[in-house]
Amino acid sequence: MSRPVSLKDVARRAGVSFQTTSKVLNDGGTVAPATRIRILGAAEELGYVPNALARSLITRSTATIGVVASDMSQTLLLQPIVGIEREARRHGHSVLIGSIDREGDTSEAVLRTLLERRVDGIILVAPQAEEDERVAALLRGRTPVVSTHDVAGGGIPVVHTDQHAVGLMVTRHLTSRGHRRIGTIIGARDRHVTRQRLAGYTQALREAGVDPDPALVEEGDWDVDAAYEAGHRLLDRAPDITAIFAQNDIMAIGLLSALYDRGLRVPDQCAVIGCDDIPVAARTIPPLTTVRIPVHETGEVAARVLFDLIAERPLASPEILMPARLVHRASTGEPHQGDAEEPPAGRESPADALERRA
Amino acid sequence: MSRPVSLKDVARRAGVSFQTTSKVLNDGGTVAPATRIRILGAAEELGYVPNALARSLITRSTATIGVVASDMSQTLLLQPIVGIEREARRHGHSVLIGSIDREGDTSEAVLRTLLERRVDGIILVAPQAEEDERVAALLRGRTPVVSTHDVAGGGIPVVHTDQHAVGLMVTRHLTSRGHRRIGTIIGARDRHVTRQRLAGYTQALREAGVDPDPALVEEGDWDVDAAYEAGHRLLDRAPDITAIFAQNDIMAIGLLSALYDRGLRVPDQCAVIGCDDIPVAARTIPPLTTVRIPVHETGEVAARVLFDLIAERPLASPEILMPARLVHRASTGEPHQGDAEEPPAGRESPADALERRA
DNA sequence: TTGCGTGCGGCGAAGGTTCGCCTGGAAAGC
DNA sequence: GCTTTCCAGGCGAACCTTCGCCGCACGCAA
Repeated sequence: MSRPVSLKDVARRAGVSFQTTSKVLNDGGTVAPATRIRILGAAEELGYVPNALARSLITRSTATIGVVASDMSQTLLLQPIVGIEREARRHGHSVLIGSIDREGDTSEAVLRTLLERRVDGIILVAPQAEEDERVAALLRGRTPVVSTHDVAGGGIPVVHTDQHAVGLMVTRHLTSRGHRRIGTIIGARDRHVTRQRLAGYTQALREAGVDPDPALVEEGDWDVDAAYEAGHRLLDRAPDITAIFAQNDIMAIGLLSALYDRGLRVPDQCAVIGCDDIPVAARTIPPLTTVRIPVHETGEVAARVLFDLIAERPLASPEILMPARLVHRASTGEPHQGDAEEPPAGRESPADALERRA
Repeated sequence: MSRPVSLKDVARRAGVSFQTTSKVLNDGGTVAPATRIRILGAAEELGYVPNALARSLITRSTATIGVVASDMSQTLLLQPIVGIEREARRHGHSVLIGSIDREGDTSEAVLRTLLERRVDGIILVAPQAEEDERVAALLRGRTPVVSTHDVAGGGIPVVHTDQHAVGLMVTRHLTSRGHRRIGTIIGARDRHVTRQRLAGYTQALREAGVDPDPALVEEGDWDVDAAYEAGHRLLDRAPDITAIFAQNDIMAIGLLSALYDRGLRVPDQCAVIGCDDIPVAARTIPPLTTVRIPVHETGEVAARVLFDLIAERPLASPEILMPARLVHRASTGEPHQGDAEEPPAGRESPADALERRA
């Protein structure tokens, strides 16, 4: 492939200086209409594509934001990126992905490549890095950053959902329906989400006068098969369980399968509740009660905050909580009649409280 | 934010010319050990981060590949990107995303921004653009390109799965089990995948001596709810159906739900088969027979081909077919005993044929 | 002492832009 | 007829690198 055509090539063709060409192509100063069309014509003929690298070098802006992703294989972690991309596009920015995969680089290395490419800002979608102190250190003062998860050391604006409230909301839904022996299948132990949802679960049990029983907690590692096994273990150990909270919908699906294989009817013999409200949750058998986590929106809002930071607009708050809301379906029995998607009416639900708070 | 530290800043600190500094930092020519460590020390102290823009300007390589994505909200279209990112990372490259969303830009605009940023190559993951002749035109001769879908005009290497063979494989599985009235819920009409899988379905029916009946085809638009409705319409219209082929697993899940709501047992009263083999397919009720489409691998291979193109290595073939294979589970009855994941033994299955062919 | 090889480091140029300033000339004002 | 104004377009510099070449000084052999 030959050298791409440059401003100078266009200028030569049009018989003007390359600076004048630049003026025309970026609608700068005053240029005679005749030369203007001559230049535009030349650019068209040659198929000129401006070199964003050279431009960025001088303008100090790349119109690109970096995203640090971890665990791209997990669908749910990919969703915020979709929102980020959408919002970035609205602002005329592109998205550069750097991921910390299992086999992959350290978060440090990923951040370095993003910084080297002089992205205008960075969004962290990497729970894997939430314990890593070097991340915040490397970023400090270099470039605007927003995270969708906790970051060690703090000082970085965060956009996320109050996961403790989610655990609370879910478990209260079960206790308020009379359940006392409530099992839970949790995600990966080292994640804050896992611990916070679990803490919410524990607190809700205590509120209902139930003593949390460690025997009712099983690990499902966010995985459908692991959750299937976890469900069996849980029911082998505690056959008196009447409800199970799976920390995400994928695991809830594995759990439904396990219950089906054991011949237990949902919700009559065991209620099931999930988390996230993935699209298929509405059509599982039976349809899954769950909590809608606004993942796309989290990405969009994070990007919006980042652009505020980039434009040096003052931030309303260093932490934005995205609203979560309970979606009541058949897997916990008697959906509210009429619209099954509404949270139960009556006294204020935790969902309402959270929604208002965000 | 102040100006980031440059090579010159480091050089000044170390008391050498910036060119010498460059030599040290890129292990170039001969530099005295003493000055070398002095320079490295200065770089460390100042927190120097090289400017990839300036480097790329001169080396004519950005170590970045562009991905044109459409419909990022569809999980399945996101999966190849994960594979691409992984492979790119192995080659020390980053991934720049440009997406053509519903509300979004034209494919032309997206390609332009990627070209302006001087990506080393481009991968198209955009079935939305498969009819767009301008895409191939804009790209011609400018930069290495690989696609995971058909591209109008051709001339671009493609890495994908033979979707006609998939439709064939699925439908043969059903006809070979004695089904004659076989419905199908198809994806979006304007996609090649949809048409090809449908063509495979039709051909398999003819092979089995069954006359394809247009009344047995319903549109589900790749969506779980739309497929739920489509399932109902299909069964209202043709209650004698004994099997249904949903063009993806998401729709199959909607369909399973519709069958459940109608009180029809799967597979006894109606067999169901999906497509894609998404993770939850193994744990639906009943577990879903489907075809595994290697989406991650498609992305990885596409990236590999792109790097061949970039390195100007000769391509083995302008079209690479990724193997698909039938995964037999309970939703079509009597899974093969032992390992349910194996294709049925006996005479060569279409899956084997396809696998060998790729 | 002269000559030469070599290790070390400097220098200039180039890559493709943007930006501010300058100049030449024509039109306009007195 | 002279000065002012303004328009069109040119020029130089800067952004931060990489790369090839050159020169200096030192050490060693003749």
